Amino acid sequence: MPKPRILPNVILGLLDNHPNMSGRDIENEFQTEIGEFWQASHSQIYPELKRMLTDGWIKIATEYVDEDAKVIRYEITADGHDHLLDWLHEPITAENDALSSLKLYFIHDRHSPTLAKILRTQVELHTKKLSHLRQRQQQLFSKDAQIDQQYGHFLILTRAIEREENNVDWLQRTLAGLK
Amino acid sequence: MPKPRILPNVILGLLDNHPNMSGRDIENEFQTEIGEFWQASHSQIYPELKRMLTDGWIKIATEYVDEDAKVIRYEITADGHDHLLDWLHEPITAENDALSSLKLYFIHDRHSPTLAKILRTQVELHTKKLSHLRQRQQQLFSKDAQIDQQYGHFLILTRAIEREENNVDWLQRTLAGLK
DNA sequence: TCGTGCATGTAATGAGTTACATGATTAT
DNA sequence: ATAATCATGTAACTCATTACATGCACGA
Repeated sequence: MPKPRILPNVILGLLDNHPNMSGRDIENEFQTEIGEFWQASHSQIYPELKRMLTDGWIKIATEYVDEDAKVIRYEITADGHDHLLDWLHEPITAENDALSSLKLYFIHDRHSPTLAKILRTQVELHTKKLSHLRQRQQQLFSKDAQIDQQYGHFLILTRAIEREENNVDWLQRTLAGLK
Repeated sequence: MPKPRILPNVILGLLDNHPNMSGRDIENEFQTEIGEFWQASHSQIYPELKRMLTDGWIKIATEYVDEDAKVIRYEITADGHDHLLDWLHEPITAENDALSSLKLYFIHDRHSPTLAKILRTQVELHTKKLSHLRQRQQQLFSKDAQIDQQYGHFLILTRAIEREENNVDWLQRTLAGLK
């Protein structure tokens, strides 16, 4: 199975929220708003938009054609919307966990069950990861001599543990705050 | 300019610490130790080792050939060691900051000036990033209504800020602890 | 002897980046 | 005028992943 493509889903998410975006608009989103955790260049975006057109996930927003002849504006179709929801509902695993932030970005409603589900799954995954990291630390650095021999490794493992602690803590606080 | 290749540097770092590794050994490192933040498959590793051989950065550890005919063991050359140090000393910028953890992994000495320098640069970069994120939060979510309209976006921005706060805090504590 | 793991390798594919390219508009 | 920006597009190249492939060793 080939790796699942993410770009079309991101574009769908953007068009779902802001109809009548041009390729250029989408490119700009990638550089500002969403650029914090996802990027794409225009040489990816334009061919992707054409593929999505033929797939019927988006269509050209004709009511805006007059305005500026050279600008092509798109809007999401019902098929595209279904596809976006399917993607958002896809189960999150350790492998695709990096997509969680991206998916959250496209959920606007505070009381969305999907949003809560993503956060709960993240708690689960990162709690596991945290305990795995702590176990590694025990195995590798139970003695001071081991720390001195691999100080850099010790540092980044320590950092990873604290990062996950902070992450799990935040997730739980946020989940509690949803209700 | 083509994107700088990282894999050869990682292999050099591994061979610098453990001489006489085979391709398989390197692959295993990528799945266990270092696998937490970097990965590579054997179909990348074997061609890369050959390239590095012809480049003179590594050589075949001949004293181990008898032991097991099919296993090819490598060791780092003086040229390779120079190259590794050059890479470790390369200035860290916002663009290549993701490599910092990887570089730290290969620094074993607690009192290495390079280690301290990487941490100091990270403090600088992440302090900047943190203030940028806080500014974004001000711009986008100064009113409660804005939060309700883009709740997912609000969450991940909040998460990013807390992550960076924790990161900067850890970096400063670690730097203080070095002395 | 049959599956699994070790150890090495190549080939096909796909995704992303950089570079190349054009025409229109807008600012200096 | 001319440089920069908007807006779109294609081509070349690199990188990584998946799949394909071989031979040996070892245990059930």
